[in-house]
Amino acid sequence: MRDMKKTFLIVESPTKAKTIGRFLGSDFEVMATMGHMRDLPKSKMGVDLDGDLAIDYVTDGAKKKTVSDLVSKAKKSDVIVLATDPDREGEAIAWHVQQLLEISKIQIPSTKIKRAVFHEITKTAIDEALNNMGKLDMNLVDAQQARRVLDRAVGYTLSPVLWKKVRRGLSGGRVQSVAVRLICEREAEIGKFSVEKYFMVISKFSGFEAELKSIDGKKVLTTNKIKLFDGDYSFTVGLFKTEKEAREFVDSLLDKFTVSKVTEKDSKRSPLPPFTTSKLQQAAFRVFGWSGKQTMSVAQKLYEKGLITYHRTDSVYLSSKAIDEFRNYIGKTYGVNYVASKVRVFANRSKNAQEAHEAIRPTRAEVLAESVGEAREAKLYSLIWKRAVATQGASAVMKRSTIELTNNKAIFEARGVRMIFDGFLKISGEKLEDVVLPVLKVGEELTAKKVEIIEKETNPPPRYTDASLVSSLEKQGIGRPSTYAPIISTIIARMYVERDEGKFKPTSVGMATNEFLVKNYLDILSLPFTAEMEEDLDEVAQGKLDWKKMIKGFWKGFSAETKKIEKEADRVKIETEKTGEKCPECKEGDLVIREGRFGKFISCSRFPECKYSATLKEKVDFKCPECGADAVIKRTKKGRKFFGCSAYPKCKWASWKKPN
DNA sequence: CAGTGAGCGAGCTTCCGCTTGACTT
Repeated sequence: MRDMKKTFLIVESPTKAKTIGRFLGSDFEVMATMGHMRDLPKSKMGVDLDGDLAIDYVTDGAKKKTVSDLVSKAKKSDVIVLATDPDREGEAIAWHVQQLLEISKIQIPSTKIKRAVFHEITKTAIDEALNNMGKLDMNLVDAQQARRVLDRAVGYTLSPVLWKKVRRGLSGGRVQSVAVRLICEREAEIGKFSVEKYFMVISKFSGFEAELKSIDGKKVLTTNKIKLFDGDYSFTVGLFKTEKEAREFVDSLLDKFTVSKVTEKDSKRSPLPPFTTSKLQQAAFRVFGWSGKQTMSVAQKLYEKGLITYHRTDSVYLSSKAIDEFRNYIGKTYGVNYVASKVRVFANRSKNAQEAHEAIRPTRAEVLAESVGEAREAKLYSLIWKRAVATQGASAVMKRSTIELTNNKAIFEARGVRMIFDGFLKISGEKLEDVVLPVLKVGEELTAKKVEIIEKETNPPPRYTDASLVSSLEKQGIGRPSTYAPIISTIIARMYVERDEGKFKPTSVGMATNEFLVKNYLDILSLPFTAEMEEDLDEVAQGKLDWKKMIKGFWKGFSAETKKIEKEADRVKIETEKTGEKCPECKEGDLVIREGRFGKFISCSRFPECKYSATLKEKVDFKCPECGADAVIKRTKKGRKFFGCSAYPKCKWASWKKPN
């Protein structure tokens, strides 16, 4: 047998390793790093911030086996190809691999360690990458080190300040503290918003209805805009503030409405871009009510089964192979007129997209959701499939019509819509109901069957949901596809915020912490902080700025600020809510609700003089299925809610889900 | 899973981003 040169290819994801292994011959060995192989130590800062910025990288216990695997495989190889993701983190992972090999004294000349970069997992893309190998980009690696060190410095400095000034065990960081701030700011904006009633007028005719638009040229509905912390918010206000005003108007109407204008025009609708991680999480939340965590775990399964491309991505890019396949599929299945006349390409909008991967799409268009066995996987697959394939569908064409009716200086309007050609909507499965208006001529007179007054009110800005929080963070360039779901888990686990019917509300600890951080660390808590950091990192990546200079510049101000705050800032008082009852023990204090390590509990306002405490029983609408006592909501140490029995410890019933 | 809060002051908590399991909590 001929002695072949053995090439060792290193990627990040094991699924990717398997796929690539199938493309390449037996003279290739492919292995996955499973993400980073080394990191800063958990138990200490690990960076000499006041000195030369020397970094103490360590290999986590769980990763030791992967590292020894890496080393033994490298020993048997002639060429080592670092084929980690083509982005900042990927470059750093590759560099760490090289460092680990160097440390373990592998006898491979550095000229035989190469860097290969590909953006899609196809035989052609990989062959091309292997024919165009280069070296590690140390500027990009340094940009990653700067990012890592800055996050460590911020996190491991802020957190101890919070232990001292607010409460033990808390945490702060560039990303999570801004996420909490968004929720706190929104709560304050909702509190400031004054809800106003207004009244609308609708005339009903046979077969259609028309809404009051204007009176004597004055619009009945206007849009008000207010500035929120993370953008503008628009809401609708009506002209009639009382029912009496609306009634007086209705009474002033004449019997006859005159058709004063009829319009009809074509309108087009184009498909949305394919999913990124954030958009997938938002859609799955909207359609199925899934959390980001749930969505990602189902997507992971689909990815491992080879059904979809990688699910952690910020890119809307589709490979030309995929586009061709989608177009062929649409032509074959729905007819050539359903294929978009031109290939649709999409551009990224998010601020610091790294675009190491493709958009999330099915790997094969002909695999339909029906053939995906598991129910939840089939649901998510269907969502992904429709969105991706529909991108190459033709635009939908609709006829939009309006009828304007005049009555004593007041104008009413009816709107209709009729589908002419459903186009991509046939693929995405969206249904648009036609609203058909009767054929009327200008000058025709009509009598209303009924004129209705409808009470409405102005809507305050909405609380964040999983979906809207991730969307806001992404817009600001804060967080990454791999961290959107964990960010939410963290701020809930720290009990800064709680989910209430899918909406986030700050807790008293969350508000107190946020207030403290905004007062003392406004720069880090500001939305542009990350964007500015990214600008500096770009300069580092381009070799225009030394990463140590960048970090030193930041640390100088930040550590001085911190020293001052540690000395001068007062400890924060956490607001408590009164229950309205008196303390049964001392009979003096009021009972209040406090937030402790295990969630809310009842305590005496005179603490520490009086130490009375009791469990706060959050009642729910069903009884304990074992003993019939009230069921209550409880929390695990990690902050996850579960149902338990109010008679605990006499009855030990507990469950994650509502029993049926 | 039966505690929490303050402060005493042992020893401890904490970041973000890359990747999967191992747990059924």
